[in-house]
Amino acid sequence: MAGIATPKTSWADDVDELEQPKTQPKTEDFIDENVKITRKIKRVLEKSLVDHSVAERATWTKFGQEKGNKPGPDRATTTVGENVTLKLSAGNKSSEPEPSAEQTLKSNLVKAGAGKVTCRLCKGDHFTAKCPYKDSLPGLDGAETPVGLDDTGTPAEPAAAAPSASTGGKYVPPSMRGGRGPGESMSRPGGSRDDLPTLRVTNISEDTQENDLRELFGGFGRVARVYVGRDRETGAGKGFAFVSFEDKIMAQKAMEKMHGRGYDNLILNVQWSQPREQR
DNA sequence: CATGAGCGC
Repeated sequence: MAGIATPKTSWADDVDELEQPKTQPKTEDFIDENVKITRKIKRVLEKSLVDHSVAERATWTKFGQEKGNKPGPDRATTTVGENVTLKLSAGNKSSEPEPSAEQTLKSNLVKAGAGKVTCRLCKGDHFTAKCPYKDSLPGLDGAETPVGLDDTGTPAEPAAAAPSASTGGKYVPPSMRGGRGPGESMSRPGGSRDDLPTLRVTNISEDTQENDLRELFGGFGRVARVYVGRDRETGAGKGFAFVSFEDKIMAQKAMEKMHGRGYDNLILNVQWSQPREQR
């Protein structure tokens, strides 16, 4: 802006030329008046910014029916509006100046995390569902209904929960269990997304897409999910991907067949992926 | 070489 050479003429000059008769000043009074006003505008513009010129208008002498009255708006005849500023906010909700008492109460419970995640079991820095003590602790603060009552408070058959605890030690997701149970063809309602048998595929070219991997691994079994690790900014692949199968057996076959295979002049490396939380 | 993202009020 500052680099632009100041033009010799401004638009106000053009106005001046347009409004001002090429001949000598006409006799008509209103034209004369227009010229005066134009020159006054020009002076104001040359002297200050526009918003200042707006303030300048308040000092102008009035004309017409208001002629003779003192400068500035007359509240009796003029409505002075206030500036309306539009604020944009996410969710189309106006920013709340003060939280309600309930919100304050709730936020205090989670205050330790300061907006972060706080485990309801051990107050750790993780989700409750990921708490390492999730399986060893009975429930939330022990206040959780242990056995015999379900979450609705109605009695439940006690035999349901007891046998599963006898598996002992580490929890193994159904899809990762070796033996196929009677209910193997479990209708996946909503999809068991976390416990899918997942392969980590590394050494893929950076332009490999999800569909490429789906094609590549689709022949071994139903591919439940494909994720390609990408750079957050550029979107370019980072050379690794996750391929989740619905059946662990198929995943293992795919791993055995595809590991060491060439793809895009690179040698694929296919391993079991580690669950994200326990790394 | 390389291990995602979202759950949470």
